[in-house]
Amino acid sequence: MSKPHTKIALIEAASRLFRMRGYEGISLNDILKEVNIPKGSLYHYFPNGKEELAVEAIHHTKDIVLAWIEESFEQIGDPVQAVQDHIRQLATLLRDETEPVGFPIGTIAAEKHSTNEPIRSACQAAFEEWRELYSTKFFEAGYSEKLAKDYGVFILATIEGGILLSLTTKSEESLLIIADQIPFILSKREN
Amino acid sequence: MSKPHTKIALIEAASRLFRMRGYEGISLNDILKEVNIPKGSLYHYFPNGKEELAVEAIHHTKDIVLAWIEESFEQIGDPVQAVQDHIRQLATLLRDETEPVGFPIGTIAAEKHSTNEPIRSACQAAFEEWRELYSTKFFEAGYSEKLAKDYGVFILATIEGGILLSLTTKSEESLLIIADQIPFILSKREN
DNA sequence: AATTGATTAGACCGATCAGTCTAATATAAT
DNA sequence: ATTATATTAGACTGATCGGTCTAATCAATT
Repeated sequence: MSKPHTKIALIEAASRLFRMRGYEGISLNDILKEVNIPKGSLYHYFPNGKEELAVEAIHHTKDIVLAWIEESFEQIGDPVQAVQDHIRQLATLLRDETEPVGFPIGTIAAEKHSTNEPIRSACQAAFEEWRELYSTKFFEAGYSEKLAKDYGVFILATIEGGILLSLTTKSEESLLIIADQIPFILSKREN
Repeated sequence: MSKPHTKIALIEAASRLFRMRGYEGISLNDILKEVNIPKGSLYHYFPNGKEELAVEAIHHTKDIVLAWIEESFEQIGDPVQAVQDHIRQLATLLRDETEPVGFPIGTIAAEKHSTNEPIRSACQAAFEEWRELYSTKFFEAGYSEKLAKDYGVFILATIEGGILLSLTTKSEESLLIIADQIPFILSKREN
């Protein structure tokens, strides 16, 4: 029946490569070489070429990160501590060899937000899902709806920026400092 | 004597274009067309080509942003309010037509941190100078040295992430939410 | 005026890009 | 077995990339 193993392999490779070097930094040949597949197959599964593959890769990356955030919240009840733990994990996983985190959606979002609407939209959807997960967890823990939403945005922004700083400085320090600050910052006030 | 007006124009155009579309998203011809200058002039002033121009453009962008942050701190004494004001200004200037802020250093940093050391290093220097300015202002306002440093990192990360979110969602909302949160977050504690 | 170096000018180069095309081959359905 | 469809295969294309090169021209000095 369905053995689109090739398609899945392409999406996974694209997800990983785009995460590390962005959209313009990775060529279709880079991806094909990684999966050892001819160009005909790529255009068979993705008739719209690089853009279509990128959109699916972004969805895939979004799902990976979403499940990974979920995991932190499931293992640690308190959402503040869960976020803190999650950032610390991120710091150590940034340069992981098997499944490097890279800048999950950030590089592509930064590159293409103004020039490729389908990609921008896919990145926006990813950010919104992540933010919504944070917000939901804070709301469930008793934070007001407004505060839960705002904290979601704040956490997401801080993490994205922290990743960028850590990658650029080649050091975990920025993310670890941010993790340390988290409990002082996410207080359960009302406004 | 010295009339490298051409060189300055190249740096300014490169700074603006790289800010908007990143390193790989802008070709040398894009820059030359913008300044209306032949390729020979570019390679006369920048023998090492695109990379060298990019490094100088990053320095230029760094200086612009640095002066602009300074301005906020000079106009508003309280550093917390200065940061808040500065983020709100940023929100409105993001898509400015004459001097668009774009993602000042972020896109290039995200793209090239792992593949081009001179560019990565220039981006790191920019981030560090901005962070140091924030930290200095907080320290001068009576925050402990450690807290001032950590707040500098935190503010910088949050702003970078906030820009990315606002650009991707094509909305000022993320940055404005972050600005609203700032006064609750930057308390003058000791640790 | 002559000389010299700085700058402008843009044609040109090889490499690489995303994407196209045709044919071969594998797989499934009848 | 035959047909039809899905998939593989990779040579090829036109465009564009960063970068090179040589010649023309401008500006300053003598």
